[in-house]
Amino acid sequence: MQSVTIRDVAARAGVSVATASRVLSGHPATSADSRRRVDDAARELGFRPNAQARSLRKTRTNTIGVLVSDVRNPFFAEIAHTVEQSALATGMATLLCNANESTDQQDLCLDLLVSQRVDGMIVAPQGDGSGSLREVLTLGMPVVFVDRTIDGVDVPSVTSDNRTGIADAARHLAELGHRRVGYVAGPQETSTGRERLEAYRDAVATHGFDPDPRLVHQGDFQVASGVEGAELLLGLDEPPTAILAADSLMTFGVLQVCQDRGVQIGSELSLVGYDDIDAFRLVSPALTVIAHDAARMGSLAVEMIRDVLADEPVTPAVLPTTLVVRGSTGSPDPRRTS
Amino acid sequence: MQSVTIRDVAARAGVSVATASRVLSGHPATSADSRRRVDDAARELGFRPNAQARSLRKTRTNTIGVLVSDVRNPFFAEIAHTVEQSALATGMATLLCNANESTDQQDLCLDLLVSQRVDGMIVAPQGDGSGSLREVLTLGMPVVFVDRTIDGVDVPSVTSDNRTGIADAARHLAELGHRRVGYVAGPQETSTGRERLEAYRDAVATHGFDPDPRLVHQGDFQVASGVEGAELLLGLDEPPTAILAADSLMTFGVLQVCQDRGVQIGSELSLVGYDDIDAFRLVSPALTVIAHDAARMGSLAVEMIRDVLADEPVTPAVLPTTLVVRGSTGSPDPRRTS
DNA sequence: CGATTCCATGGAACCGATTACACGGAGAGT
DNA sequence: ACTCTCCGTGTAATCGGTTCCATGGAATCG
Repeated sequence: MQSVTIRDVAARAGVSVATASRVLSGHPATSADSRRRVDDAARELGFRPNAQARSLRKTRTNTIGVLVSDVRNPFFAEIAHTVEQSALATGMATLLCNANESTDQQDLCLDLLVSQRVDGMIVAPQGDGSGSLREVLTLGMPVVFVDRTIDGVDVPSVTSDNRTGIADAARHLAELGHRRVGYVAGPQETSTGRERLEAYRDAVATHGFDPDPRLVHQGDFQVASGVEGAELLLGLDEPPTAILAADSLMTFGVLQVCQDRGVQIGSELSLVGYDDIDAFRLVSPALTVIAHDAARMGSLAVEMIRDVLADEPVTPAVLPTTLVVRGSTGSPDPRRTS
Repeated sequence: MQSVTIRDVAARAGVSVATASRVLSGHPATSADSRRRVDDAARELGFRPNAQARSLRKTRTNTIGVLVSDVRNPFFAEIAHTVEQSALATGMATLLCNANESTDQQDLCLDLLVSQRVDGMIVAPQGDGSGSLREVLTLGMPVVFVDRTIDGVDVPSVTSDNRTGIADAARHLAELGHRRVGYVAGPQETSTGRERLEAYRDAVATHGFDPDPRLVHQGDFQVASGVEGAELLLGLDEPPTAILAADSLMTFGVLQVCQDRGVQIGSELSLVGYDDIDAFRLVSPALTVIAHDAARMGSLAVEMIRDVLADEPVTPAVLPTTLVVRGSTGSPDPRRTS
């Protein structure tokens, strides 16, 4: 890993390092002659500028940090992907980190990103805004929240309209005649987990659903907790006629249990998932889902962080959710409705 | 984004920068007194070492680059996830990049990683080893290939036994009585795409499958090409009785078409997918798949790059694949077998 | 023709850490 | 008491770029 430095290039081109630097970074005050010679020398030597050295001197690294809660979650994978592509398109690099739905690991990642001196961050946060997150913000680091927010922390964000999503789904179930609707909740350390649960509780009141507290299982946005929730809900002496799950991985868990137990989705049990993932259209019956646009979220977040970095005003965005009705929801099973 | 530097810390602690540096980086030659004072000062000021400056001086960045071909592909998402977790566990940071199945973007990412002076790279490569990849290697950058390799490029790698995977699947189909087996191939710019296609061709010969060239559709490991392939194969005047798809995204595409056309999988058409993804167990019938262990691959790759960095000998690893037989494969539809 | 402007260029300072080297004081050995 | 070691500390060089400032030559203008 011997490196070619700008000094080597300057020497070969027969100019000073200052001139070499100017040519290589596109400074206008350079002669055609030295431009040619420096470019040639750089190409011949295979010169790669050292980004460390460069960003040590400039204050910008031209890199933004992206902190998602789980790359294996297709929703966040999509966000990560769009963010990277949009950033790349505007010449910025991204540093992708994974909080793994753990506040400790979130802190670790934030520390890493600060050390790397990223110009800004796009974060799907969790927790109460204490720990490293608070430090990062008091440091004056430009941050944009994506998908999730933190109460009392004033940071531009692009989120989706969780309440309406759940409300639409609940109304849909109510119209089909459901009264006992199970809910697999997301972690209450996240704004999305909280908002969706509140919306569910509102719906319970609005539509006169059975308020049995055993119908709510507290999950953590991962597959295993969906499995757990489904086991508990289906194991009740009077199981729900419909289940609503608060994210895609937990929906996977519920599906898995239904398949193992041979529960017929759509007829025996109605199921509404969150996030519209390819796979949900392929199971049969296809899943009714609350869809939101991850790609749009990602690209909006990049625009937003660019505006923040350019000191331009930003307005938080709340993207709409749509209920996509497919075969997994139907009238309650008459054998089960009491 | 005003920064607290080590000079500020030293001043507050009443010591020189050298002492401060020594304390903060755990150098043994420090007195208990200055240790306490520097630690206190650093904490009070919220000091964050500038990784740029540090790695400019040391030659190591303590960061490895990870270049996968598509984060949205669950297989690579899993690899990215494990790699990040294993690296983090050993105190190394990761820079995750996405080649998006494009050689140009791969070059862009490699350039970025070199500029960032990562200590080493874990790469799922594509192409013929020209372009930036060649430069990176001649630079002496430690590289480990994961999942894919490049012919004639001698780099330690952890891959899976693609040939056996396809061979097992083909034998399974042959035993069920299939003779017209469609194949949706991966891009021939990747070793996995090539190996799997060759293995399919071998199987055609071995089992006496119909060698009709129209049974092979050249895809690119993305959903859309799976859709395309399925449309073409199912549109043949004499469609295949079974289809084998060379990766999970293309398998999704095939599934989608079957669902749209109302083709009954398992009875009307047998389908074997690649990669064992949660979703494939949930479609009905559950998919017969060629499974390989992405998590193991990721953690092995990290071990391997660590060995390379420590100048220890490494032996390439080839992980086994297993055929997981589920409901999507069955005897050929008698109406279709001529 | 002399004065002024403009521009390409080189020298040197600088970003924020690490570290080689020198130094001074304390403790050990004779 | 004198030397030798050892240890903690400070000064300054260094990593590889960028950029301020001064300079000299050419072009422009009155």
